[in-house]
Amino acid sequence: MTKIIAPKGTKDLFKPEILKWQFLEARIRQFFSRFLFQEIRTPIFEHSELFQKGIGSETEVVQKEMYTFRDKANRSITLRPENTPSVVRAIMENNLLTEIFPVRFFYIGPMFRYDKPQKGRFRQFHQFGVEIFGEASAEVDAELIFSAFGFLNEVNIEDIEIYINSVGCPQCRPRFLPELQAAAQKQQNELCPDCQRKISTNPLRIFDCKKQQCIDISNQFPKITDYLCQDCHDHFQVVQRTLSTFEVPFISNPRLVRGLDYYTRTVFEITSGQLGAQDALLGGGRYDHLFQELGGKDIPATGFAAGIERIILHLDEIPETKTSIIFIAYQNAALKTEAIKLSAYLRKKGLPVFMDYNARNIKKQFKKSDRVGAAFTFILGEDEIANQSISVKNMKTTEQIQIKREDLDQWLRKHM
RNA sequence: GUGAGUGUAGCUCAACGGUAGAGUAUCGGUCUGUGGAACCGAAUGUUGCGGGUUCAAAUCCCGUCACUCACCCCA
Repeated sequence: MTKIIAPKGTKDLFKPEILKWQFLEARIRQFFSRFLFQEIRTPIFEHSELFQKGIGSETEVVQKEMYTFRDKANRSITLRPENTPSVVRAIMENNLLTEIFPVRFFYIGPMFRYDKPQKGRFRQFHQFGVEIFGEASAEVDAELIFSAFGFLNEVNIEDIEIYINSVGCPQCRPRFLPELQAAAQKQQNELCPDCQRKISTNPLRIFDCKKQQCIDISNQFPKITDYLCQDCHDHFQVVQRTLSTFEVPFISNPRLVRGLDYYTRTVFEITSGQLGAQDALLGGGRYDHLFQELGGKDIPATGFAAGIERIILHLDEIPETKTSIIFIAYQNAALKTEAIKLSAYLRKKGLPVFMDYNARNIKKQFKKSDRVGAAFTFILGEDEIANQSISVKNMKTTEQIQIKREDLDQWLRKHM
């Protein structure tokens, strides 16, 4: 019989790692509420069709990385590889555009992609993200980037770079793609096999290739920013101007393209040099036609998603917040019942209490008290029982006093 | 999906082809009303798994699985 271990690309979280997660999650809720974001939670799994239509059936994510299976009624179900299509679906399904205003949501939760794990990449990984609906103006895109930048600063992540670009819209992108394809076709033989394949399937992604040879060649290719229609051009200008007003440092990079099909106009990415190969901390952009794509009205939208594991890699150790624990020690087995009664009394008062039911002697109990980091050890011995009192030892100062049982509440009010 | 590196006690790691060990953690004792320290002692392993070479394999070879990193993709 072989040992059962966690599936590849998943992991268990506990102290001290979990402290970082708790810290980060608390900060996310706190920080984004300043921008009037509300939390939304959508199902972990959806009908596969949602992601095929939403993300794009030609994307790598949909083609190779989805956890898709048939349920017992033979429905095709997929564990969400990202959250944006689900949020859009939820908004349409629940008519949230008319129910809640402003329509700004954040989410935190697990996502699933069948990828080969490596640093900063897991099969079950976690993202938080925000989505803004019904706001088309360029300033909103800038505000979104400002919030992302501000959040990373808030958790003391500083060694980062912000890249932005515009990928145009259904008006101008179709004019650009043939030009790009034509240019790539001319130098086809010099491109790597992957890029050659991308020429017909997804030419924009040639810009993503990290091979120097391909980078040099594609640097000569036409740039999307030179092909933007007037509206997209103006939009991108305002985004950049507003980012400056927000005092957000950014690099305009015409090579920046994203792996999901739904993006229009503004796209952006924040990367960190500390991460190695998986350097994207966060990425997003505008997706003005996803609603329509999924069968709804035409609602402008913009958002981003951030990799929690990747952010955690940047976080320093979080010191454990100390609660004043009370450890109850008893002199011998006969006094155990008294000790249990005392523990119940204290716990009903909402105090953190610990005791050892199998203790053989006081010494062992003090050792345990020390191990759990107790602030005080309450001692019940024959003497204490006889004169209706409790001995209280301050574990830090080693000071010990005896208090009357009737004075216990007063002592607790003062010290706990 | 492709490639490289690593798999030995709970953890961190040793061991020339020749009896599997140390530190640490755990448990017990010195110490039955007082913790952190010290000292003494105990327990813990199919050396990831399977095969091969050899008188002899943790060690060499092959396969497999797992982990890590990189490609790819992305957060």
